[in-house]
Amino acid sequence: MAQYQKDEVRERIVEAALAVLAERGFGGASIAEIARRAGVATGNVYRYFPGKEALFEAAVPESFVASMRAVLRKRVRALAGVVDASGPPSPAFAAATADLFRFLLEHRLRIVVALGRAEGTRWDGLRDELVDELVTLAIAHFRELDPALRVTEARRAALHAVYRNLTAATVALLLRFADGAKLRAALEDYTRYHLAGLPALFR
Amino acid sequence: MAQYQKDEVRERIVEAALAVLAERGFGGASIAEIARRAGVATGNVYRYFPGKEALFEAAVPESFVASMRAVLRKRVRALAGVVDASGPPSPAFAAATADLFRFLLEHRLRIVVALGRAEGTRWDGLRDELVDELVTLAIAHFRELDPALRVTEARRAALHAVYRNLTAATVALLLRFADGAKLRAALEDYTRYHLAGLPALFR
Amino acid sequence: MAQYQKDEVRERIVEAALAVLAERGFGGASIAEIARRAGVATGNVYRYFPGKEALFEAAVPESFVASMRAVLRKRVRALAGVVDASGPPSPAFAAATADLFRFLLEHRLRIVVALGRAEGTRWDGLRDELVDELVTLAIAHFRELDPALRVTEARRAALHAVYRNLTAATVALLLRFADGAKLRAALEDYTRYHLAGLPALFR
Amino acid sequence: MAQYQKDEVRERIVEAALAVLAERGFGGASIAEIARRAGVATGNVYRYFPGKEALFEAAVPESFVASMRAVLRKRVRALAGVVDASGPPSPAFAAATADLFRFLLEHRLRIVVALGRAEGTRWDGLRDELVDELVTLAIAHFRELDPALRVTEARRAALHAVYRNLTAATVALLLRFADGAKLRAALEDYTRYHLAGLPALFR
DNA sequence: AATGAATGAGATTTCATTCAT
DNA sequence: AATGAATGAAATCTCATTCAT
Repeated sequence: MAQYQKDEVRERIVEAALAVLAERGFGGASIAEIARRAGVATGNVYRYFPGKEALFEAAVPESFVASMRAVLRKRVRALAGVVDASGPPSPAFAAATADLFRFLLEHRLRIVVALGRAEGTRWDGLRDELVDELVTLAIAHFRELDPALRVTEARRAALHAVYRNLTAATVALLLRFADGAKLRAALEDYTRYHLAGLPALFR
Repeated sequence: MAQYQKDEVRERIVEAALAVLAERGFGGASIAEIARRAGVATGNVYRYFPGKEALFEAAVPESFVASMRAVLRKRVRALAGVVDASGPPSPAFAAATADLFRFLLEHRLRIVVALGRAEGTRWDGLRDELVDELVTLAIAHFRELDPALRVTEARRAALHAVYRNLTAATVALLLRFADGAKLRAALEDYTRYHLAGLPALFR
Repeated sequence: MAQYQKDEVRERIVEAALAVLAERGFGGASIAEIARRAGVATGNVYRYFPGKEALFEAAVPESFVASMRAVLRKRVRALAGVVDASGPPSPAFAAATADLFRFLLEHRLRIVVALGRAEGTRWDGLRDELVDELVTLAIAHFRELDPALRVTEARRAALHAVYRNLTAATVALLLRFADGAKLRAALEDYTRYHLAGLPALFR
Repeated sequence: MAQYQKDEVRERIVEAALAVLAERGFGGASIAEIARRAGVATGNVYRYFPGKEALFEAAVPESFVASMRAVLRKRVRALAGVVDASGPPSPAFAAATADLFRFLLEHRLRIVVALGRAEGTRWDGLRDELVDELVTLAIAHFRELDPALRVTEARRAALHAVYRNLTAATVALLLRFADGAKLRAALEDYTRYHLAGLPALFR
């Protein structure tokens, strides 16, 4: 065995990469800075990752994106169930909320990078793709309530902005609050805003 | 004459800079490309602007930011007046809306760059600063309605996200629609969403 | 116009590249050294050539390789006509020889690089390809003299070595002698050796 | 025991080095790949050899070069004896040929590397040095036949090319044919070519 | 004696900025 | 005032060599 634990260094590099990526984005993040923050030499990064892109993919892996997609989808479905009902939150909603929070807190920077700093990477289009899916879910839901609903190009664009902003708000608040309680409070505020606003958009 | 020519070249460079900045952002925009689109030599750019950042500031000048601030402020104030009233839009609201649209259409790219592509410049904070002002306006308004209103750190952050997103939506829709009618329709949808959501946030 | 003549610098860079390539080969030649010898900054090389490979192709262009192929082919055909005849050299032989010498002296380093230092470039296989062609020409010629001629795998390999060495000798002598007279004398010696040896190989 | 193991590891490293050097040349061979093929750690290579160049020298040691020199010298002397005689090969020639073949087959890769892949090492000049010796032998021989023989610079260079090519052909055919019979047939073809050509060069 | 992680110099390439003309 | 060639710093990546264990 060599002088250090390989896995520990790898982990340090990935953590440093996430921090720098969240701050500067992919293009602005330099391997040199990531290495410096991880406390290793520049060249050593290449013992662990074939290149900058591979390092990014290790920091935001496919599997993580799949989980994120699932958690968000579930939550939006649960939210949809809440829009029309004026009663108390359903158990499904509560469960999805709990899942979401656990996920958000566990993967703070990873989510920030995946949804907010992926320009120039393979996840470049991820946010929009995800948002499109949420938009489609939302339209389907409101069409159930009003089968005559017509969705113009402009309205779809507005809806796209709404959901893009939902993710943007999540990213912004994740960056702002490391503290779980405050993060939750802020996200609940934003969620109320969003849920109350949504039906008005379709009016 | 020389003065006239000088101004014309300066103008061409600024226009080219706006186009490239809107497309690629500050980091991705190269002086060479801006010069090429402006039809001048690279070095000549430096006769008009001390550097890349100064060129950015010329493309999005303080005075423009002040105008934008004013237009947005007026509009937000007018919007606020609409939140509680369930009646038809006030004349002030209509006027602010008209002003906003004139402004948006006249300064499309400048707004896109100022609010959406300033990352990596000292104007990076501009958007947040502007948003902070809108947030303060909003809080003042809702405090009038309920003097006992307490605004926690989390709530202020949520509000910040809300207004940041209002600007983000504007930028996104400006990029999406060159057509004034569709732009207006989409912005109206988003505005309804926003206005309906806002009171719920404070609940 | 700028401070220097663009074409002159381009020429200087290509000359420097040829010199370094002839000394170190493609892999061993560094842009920094080429730039230093050309008397320009490293980065300036990239104003003239998109990259190392493009610089190589400018130093040894397609058109040059075509000419070289033509000159060599003609010469080998003329040589073939001399093998069997014991009389004085034919006019065709004299003309091909004159052409060859003019070509060799005019393109000294370019030939050295194309035939001897092309490893890792698009002309990597050029020498062998060219040699294969010469081998085929030689076999055709000797088959005319003796239709029953059989060429085994081993014999073809030996012939390949012979012609590969003919080009290698040319390259070596070009590097050795800048002086035309000595180069000619040495190449004539080698040619006599080659022409006398060739029939013996087929015996 | 430790000594025995040490020697065994050293041997493995040298064998791996020979294989990689023959494939990629000195510049293209990386210590990491040599170590991997030898089944040892990179750093361990440096316990046995001070550096890349020393490893090369161990792979092609002075003593081996001396043997090669002797075998070649003997063979060239024997060949010389055949040039003028038109009779059957002498017993000395047959013996030298047998020795040469045994040597070639036993040291395939080492010869390939020593004579063909030494570029960029201090053995770079080895081949030329060896060739110079062969050239001197040849001149001495032809001077015996014609004491008035004058050897110009150009002629010596041509002769140098001839013998350099003799080694090059050997290397090329060694790489081409692992099969002893074909190797022998091809080398015999080349040898006939060489022996028939040599007197013509001096004419 | 052996490991292989770590280092750091050097390679190619890009681009904001300078400067001779 | 204008040109655009030239500069040089910085980025990504490779690899011979070192060194803590």
